[in-house]
Amino acid sequence: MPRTALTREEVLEAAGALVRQHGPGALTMRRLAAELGTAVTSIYWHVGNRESLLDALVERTVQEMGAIRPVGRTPAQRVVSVARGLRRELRERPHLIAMVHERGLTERMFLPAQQALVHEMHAAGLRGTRAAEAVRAVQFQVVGFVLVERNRERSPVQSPGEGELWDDATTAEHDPALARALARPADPERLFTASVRALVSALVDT
Amino acid sequence: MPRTALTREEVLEAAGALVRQHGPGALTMRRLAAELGTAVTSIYWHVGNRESLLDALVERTVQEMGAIRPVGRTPAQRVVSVARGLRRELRERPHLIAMVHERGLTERMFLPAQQALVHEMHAAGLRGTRAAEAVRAVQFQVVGFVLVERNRERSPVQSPGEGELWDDATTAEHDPALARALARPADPERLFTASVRALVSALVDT
DNA sequence: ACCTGAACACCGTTCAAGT
DNA sequence: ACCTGAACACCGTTCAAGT
Repeated sequence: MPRTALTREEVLEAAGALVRQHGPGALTMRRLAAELGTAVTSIYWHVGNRESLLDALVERTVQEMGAIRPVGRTPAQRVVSVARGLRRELRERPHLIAMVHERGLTERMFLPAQQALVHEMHAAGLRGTRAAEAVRAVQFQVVGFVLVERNRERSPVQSPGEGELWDDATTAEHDPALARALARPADPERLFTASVRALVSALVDT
Repeated sequence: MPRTALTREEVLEAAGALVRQHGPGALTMRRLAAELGTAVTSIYWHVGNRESLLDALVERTVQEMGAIRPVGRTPAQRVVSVARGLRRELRERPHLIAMVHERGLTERMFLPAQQALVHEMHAAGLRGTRAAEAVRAVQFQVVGFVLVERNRERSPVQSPGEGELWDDATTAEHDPALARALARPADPERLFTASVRALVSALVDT
């Protein structure tokens, strides 16, 4: 006999929890059924199959990624603030970055931010294709950065790593400060802000 | 009775072909065995297991990614040329980008390019942490760009896509050229060069 | 040293049968 | 309308047994 009636919402909830905690690999239909206390096949009635279950989860969180409010005095500052806000939002949902990315929904997720960026580029005096290119440059940079960053976090130790390479004496003699800097792990926060700022300044005031 | 003696090299070869043609998902131990005309378990004797087989494949191609020769008159031009060369190399091995990325070997793969970039930053007069930051900014931008680009190619149609969004009349009235530009798919070649150039110019001459 | 088939513990999915 | 267990066709991996 069934427990209290199973709903689609309930399935999505449990699946979401599984993904958030242990990643999409942990979401097997059998494990999900066990979690819910139902037969595996009941899930199929509610969500179709595993693939569309994941689709639904991704869809849901893309919509959760709400509006971005730019802050700062100059357009350049506000663009940087949008980029930073976006990065933070993406980083709060690590497993979902990957899933959204895999499903090619990055664009969709980016639409509100894109509109904000267009507004700022206009305020900075850019129009037409120039403005469009600037918006996309920032967009690519942010998403790309977060992807690379995530990747680095997932695999913290590399061998031979940058450290070992830049330890060698010849380079150190030429520029010991650089050798030390590259031997240290990158400071993503700092690097991100610096990169975006550099890109934006080049795009905006020319 | 066994066919001609199976070698580790032979296994890697067949596995590599499978991955290049149909992606890592197509590389199942059973299919690989069928391709080689051996028992599934023979493969285990030569390569351990599926995971280390993939590791070996990735390792191999990371090493294939040879030296980069910068071209151009100014350091900035040469940095851009390194970035473009890197992008091309990455794009020639689409499935491997993903695998290298998943395994966190992006750093390793980047070492030769990193050294080239350091050289150019020095030539441009940057030292120490400034130079290190500039190198990493370029590095992140290239890898990030290629990841985003790959993603876009894999899922060409999005709905609602950028096109539909930027079709609406209000935006078009304000800046029809921009609306048209964003409604078109991005031209990655152009966008990439423009972005790198913008970033580099901001990093180098300040 | 190298290869084998059988077996184990997993998958996602389908389907006829229940209520 | 919703749930069920049995069954199918897949996985990766282990292992004892062969040569």
